[in-house]
Amino acid sequence: MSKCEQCIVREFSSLKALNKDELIKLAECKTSRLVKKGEIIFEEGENVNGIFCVKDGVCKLTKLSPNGKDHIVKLVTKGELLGQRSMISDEPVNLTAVALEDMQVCFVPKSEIMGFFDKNNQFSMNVMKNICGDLKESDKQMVNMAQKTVKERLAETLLYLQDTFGKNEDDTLKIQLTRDELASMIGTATESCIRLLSDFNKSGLIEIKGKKIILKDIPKLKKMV
Amino acid sequence: MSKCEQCIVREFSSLKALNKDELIKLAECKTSRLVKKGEIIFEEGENVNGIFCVKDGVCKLTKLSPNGKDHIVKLVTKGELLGQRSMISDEPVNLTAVALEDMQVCFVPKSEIMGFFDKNNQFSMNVMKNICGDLKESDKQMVNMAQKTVKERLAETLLYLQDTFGKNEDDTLKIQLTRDELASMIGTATESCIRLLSDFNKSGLIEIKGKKIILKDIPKLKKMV
DNA sequence: GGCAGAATATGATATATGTCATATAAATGA
DNA sequence: TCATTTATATGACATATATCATATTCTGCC
Repeated sequence: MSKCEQCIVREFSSLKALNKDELIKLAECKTSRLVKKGEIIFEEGENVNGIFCVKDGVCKLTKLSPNGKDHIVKLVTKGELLGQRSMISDEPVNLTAVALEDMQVCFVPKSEIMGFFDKNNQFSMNVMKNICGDLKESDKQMVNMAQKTVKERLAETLLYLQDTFGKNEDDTLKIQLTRDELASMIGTATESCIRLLSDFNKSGLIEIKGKKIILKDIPKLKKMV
Repeated sequence: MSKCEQCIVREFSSLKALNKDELIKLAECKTSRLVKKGEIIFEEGENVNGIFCVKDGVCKLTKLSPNGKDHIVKLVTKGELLGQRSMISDEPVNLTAVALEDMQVCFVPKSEIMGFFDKNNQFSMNVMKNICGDLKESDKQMVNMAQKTVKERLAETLLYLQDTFGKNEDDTLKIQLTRDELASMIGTATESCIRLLSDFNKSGLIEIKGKKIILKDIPKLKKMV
C-alpha cells in the first residue's frame, strides 16, 4: 500500500488540507486500482459510497440522455476527485465515469472522508469550493448549449482541450478524443462534428493529422466563441 | 427588525439548522428589503458579500450569453437562499437575480454566515447539500439543452412549473412568466416558444387563456419529455 | 378613456443541424 | 497477414428552429 503522504497529486486536490495523521489514516483505508482505457469506474445510478482520487490518467463523466445518447459533462484528470457531489448529497451518482486513458485511481470510503469533513474545516471548505466551481462551470455550459451554435461550441471546446491538457511536441492536442466523444462534449451529431472539423481545417483554423488535431489560428478560434 | 426565530420560511432553508442563539445573532445583523417585480436583486459580476433569504415571492436567476440573450438558469422561491455559491467560492456572483413578483428578501452579511458555517456543522452540511442539488440539476439541464428538442423542453418546463409553483383555482399555472421568459428558460426564440404553445393548444395538451396556461393532458405531456 | 409601447400571435423564409447512405481509412484480433 | 469491425469522411436530403415581417391584442399611464 503506497503512502498518501508521498503522493504528489494529493497536492492538487482538496486533500492537500489533510495533516500528517489524517494522511496516515487515509493511506490505511484507501484502495488503489488500475483502470484500463474504456473501463467504467462507476455508472449513473450506482451507489459509490466514497470518492475516487485520480492519480494518473483522464476520464470522462457522462450522462445518458433520454434519447439514448451520452453527453460528456466534464473531463476529470490527475489530481482531481470523483464522486464528491454524490457523497455529500448522500445519493447515487448522477454521472458515469469512463477512463479515456489507462488510469490509476484510489478509492476512499465515505466514512473516512466524512470524518475529515467534520474535523478539518479547511478540507471541507476545499471540497465545497470544488463543487461550487463545478456548479459555475455547469451553469455556463448549460447556457452555452442553449444559446451558442455548434460551430462556436466546437471552437470553444478545442481551445479548452488545449488549455487544459496541453499539446505534444508536434503541436497536436495531447488529449485524444474520438470524433464521437468530441461531438458528445459539444452536444451535436458525430457527422456534424466531423464536418465542422473539416471546415475548420479548410479555413486554416486547425490542421487535421489523421485523428490528431493541431490548433493553427488560436486568435481566430477565440474570436469565434 | 423582525425576528428570524419566528420567520416561518427559515424552516425551508439551510437556516433551519441554526439554534436559538444563532437566530438571535442572525436577526441582529440581517437587513430586510422589499423588491418590486422587475427589480434587480444582484447582477452578474457584482460582489454580493452575503446571502439573501427569500421570505416571499419568486425571482429568476439569469445568465447573459455572448449573443446578448439572457438565459434563465433557475427560479428561486420563498424559503430558498441566494448567493451561496458566490459566497463560498469567494467570487463575484455569476448570475443575475431579478424579481418575477413583488418580493421580500433578507440580506445576511458574509461574515455572519461564515461564522455559522465554521461552528455549526449541520448548517454547513445543509448549504452544501443545496449546492450539490443545484449542481445535479444544472448537469441535467445542460444535457437537456444539448440533446432534447425545444418541444420536449417546453413540455418538461410546463410540468416543472406546475409541480413547483402549483395552479390557481381556475387551473391556470400559478407562476406567471411572459412568453419571452418561458423561451429564455427552455433556450429558444420567443417566436418559437409562442408557436409551440399554439401547437400544444391546438392538440389539446394545454389550454391558453390569454397569457395564462392550463395543463390539460399531463400524461401526454409527461410522455413527451 | 384613449394612446403609446409592449406582449402575443402567425406567416414566410433562411439556415443550421440531424439523419441516412455510402465510401474510405484505421484498428483489432484470430 | 488478412479479415472484420470500428472510426472517419462526405454527399444528399429532411427537418427543426431562427429570423424577419406584420398583425393583433394587451397594459400602463397621462
